[in-house]
Formats: sequence, structure tokens, C-alpha cells
Amino acid sequence: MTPPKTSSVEHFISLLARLSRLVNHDGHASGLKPAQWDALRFLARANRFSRTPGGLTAYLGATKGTTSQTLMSLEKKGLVEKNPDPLDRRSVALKLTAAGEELAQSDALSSFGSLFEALSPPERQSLEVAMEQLLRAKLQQQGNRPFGICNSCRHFRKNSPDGKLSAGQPHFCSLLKEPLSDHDSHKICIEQEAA
Amino acid sequence: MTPPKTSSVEHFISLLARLSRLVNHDGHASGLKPAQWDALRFLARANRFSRTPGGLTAYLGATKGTTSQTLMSLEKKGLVEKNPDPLDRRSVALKLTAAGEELAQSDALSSFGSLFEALSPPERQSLEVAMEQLLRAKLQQQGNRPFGICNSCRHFRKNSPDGKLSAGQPHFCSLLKEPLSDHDSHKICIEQEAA
DNA sequence: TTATTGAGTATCGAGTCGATACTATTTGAT
DNA sequence: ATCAAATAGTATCGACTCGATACTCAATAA
Repeated sequence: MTPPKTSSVEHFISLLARLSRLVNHDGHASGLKPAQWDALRFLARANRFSRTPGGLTAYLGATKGTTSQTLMSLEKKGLVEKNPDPLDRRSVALKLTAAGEELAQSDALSSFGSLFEALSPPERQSLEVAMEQLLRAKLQQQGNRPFGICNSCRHFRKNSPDGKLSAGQPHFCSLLKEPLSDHDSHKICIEQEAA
Repeated sequence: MTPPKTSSVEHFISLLARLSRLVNHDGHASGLKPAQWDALRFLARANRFSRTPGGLTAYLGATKGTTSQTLMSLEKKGLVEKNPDPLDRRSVALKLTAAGEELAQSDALSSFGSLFEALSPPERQSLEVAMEQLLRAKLQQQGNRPFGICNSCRHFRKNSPDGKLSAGQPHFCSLLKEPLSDHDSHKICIEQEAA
């Protein structure tokens, strides 16, 4: 006797699909495409270990080829810079240009931000929690990396003596054996695993 | 002193963008594209007044040209049928074929349905409510029609004597002056306005 | 009867996206 | 030290999306 529940699931899927369509639609603003916005957003929030075509590919869940094209168009628009990685010459270090940083500030989805702020605080809270759970579950289901924040990682060592070697880099990543600035520790990392 | 709130909005936008991307990604299943799934989903749930290229265009928020192409590919795949409207020969009546109905049952987003069901009932409830509010607000902001359910419309007349003229069509739409079956009254309508 | 409006289609260009094939570099196993 | 994987990216193909513009008919209004 579950018809009402089933109908709720269908309703949820319908809502999710329509919301996604609207999000996608807004992504066609300011001369960029949704995938380009996603890339820009990632590059603005990812730490130095993750800002590579490969990192972006994993984040987007796309193929290398698609990501490569997206990056090419962002580079052509002068929003992204590519630099060779001196340690691994196969790899490319990505960086937003000043124009890229600026555009990332004026996110195409900011109208959703306003609507979110119009919700009551408890609604905001529970919506965020539920969306987080959904996202996590989906990523885990597909075997994708969570791309969480550096300082919530099990490899994060807060104020580690190893980090103090370089001034301004008080923390440390025990996986990559690299010192971390406070700034870095608030960013998205491809290697992040929940503590 | 609002930095924590601002960060929450950014976090919400990030969640929304990532979730949308995953939804979009799943839309590339079973040989269909996201826009084609959206169209299929709409045609499976829309009432007879709304199942036209124009109705679909308004629902998708796309341009007529894009919708036309999407419909052409669905027709080529044998999922949609086009029939001339005898009353208005400019117009086209859309109908899912048996194959289309069947495919619509196995929705590409059903994996999200399972994840939704894994949430606790209160979480499900509040998530659905919040998403509904967000969707409504966004559609209103853009001046889009809500595409709500027929029987929640201010033009819906339950068990109207006008409806009883035809057997099996007990209800009535006071806007279009048309009798409505119970089945119709549970479907999406392009003309729907909140009661 | 003739504008004008409306429903759809056709076509263009930039982009997406999965798939496949390719180059160059690094690494690992002898 | 060498040579076969494995890895990071790029190049290209085909089907599709999507906004924009131009177009064809049919319906309606003046």
C-alpha cells in the first residue's frame, strides 16, 4: 500500500529535473556556457593540487576530451591561464586570470542565492543538509571523489611542525607531504577524504 | 557582520551547481539526451491542452527552434507521434507512442529517487517543500508559467454539471470550457493558475 | 481583403559530451 | 638501463543543445 509514497518520489524527481533545467538555463549567461561556469567555479575554489585538467575532469565527471575543449574556450576568452608543471612535464597547472577571478565573483547562479536567502533560516539549514546528503550519496554511488574542503580531510595536519618550515604555511598534508597555507586549507581538494 | 551567511549562500550555490551537473549527467542515459528526457517526462505528465510544441517550449523555457529539433529526434526514435490539430491547422498534437510511454516509466533520474527514499521522512518532507518554494520563486521571478496540476487550478470545477455531459468526464475547466476526466485532472496544465 | 499575429520549421554557429585515437612523459619491472 | 605499461593531455568525430534569425502557413482582426 505505497501509492502515496511512490507519487512523492516521482514528484521529487520532477522537481529535481525542473530545478536542474532552470540552473542549466541560467548557466547560459554572460557569454559562458554551463560547463564553462562549472569549470570557472571549480578553479576559483580548488587548491593548487587540484587545479589541473585532470582534477577538473574528475570534478566535472566528464571525459578528458570534453574538459580539454572547455578549457580551450576559457583560455581563448582570456579567463584561464595554462602553465607547464616543472615537476611533471605531462601536467598543466591552471590558473584563473584577473578577468577569470572577476567573472567567477559574479556567478551566473547568484539569482538562486537570493531566492535561497529568502527562505527562513531553518528551511535554509535543512535544505542545505539534505542537498549535501543527496550529493554525497550520489557521488559515492558512482565511485566519484567527494572533492571536500582540505581542512576536513584525514590527511590534514593542523599547525604541523612540518608545515612551519615555510612562513605562512602552518599546516601540512600528510598524503602529498606538502605544507599548506591557511588559505589553501579552505579550498577544495581532489584528494580529500573525510576525517 | 554577515560573512558566515554569505559563505552559506556560496555553499548553497555550489551544491546546487554540482547537483544539477549530476542530474544532467544522468540524463545522458538510455540513448536519450537531457532535453529529450525533459520532453518525454513532460509529455507523459501533461494534459491534452498542453501536449503541443508550444506547450513544451514554454515548459522547457527554450526557444521554439530548439524544441522543434528535440521533438524531431524523439519522433525519429519512434517515441513521439505528431498529429495535426483539426481545429487549428497551425497546431500539432503530440502523443507518446507505446515505446515512449515505456521509456518514460524507466526515468533516467530514478537513481535519485532511490537516494531520496533513503532520507528520513521529515528530511524528505522538508526537502520537497524547500525545492518547491525555490522552483516557484524562480519561475515567478522570470515570469514563467508554473505548470501546476490541473485540479489545483482556479479554473478547475470539480464534479461540475457541465462536465457530466460526457460520461467519464465529471469535471470541467472554466477557462477552456472543456470537460475533464479524473485522469486529466491529475496532469500538468500549461494554463494552470493557483487556486 | 488584407495586414498582423501565432504555431511551427529550417538553418547557423558555438558549445557539449561520449568515444576513439593519438602524443608525450613518467614509472615500473625486468 | 631499457622497454613496456600507465598517465596527462590533445585532436577529432558525430549527435545533440541552445540562442538567434529567417522563414512558411494558418488564423484573426481591421
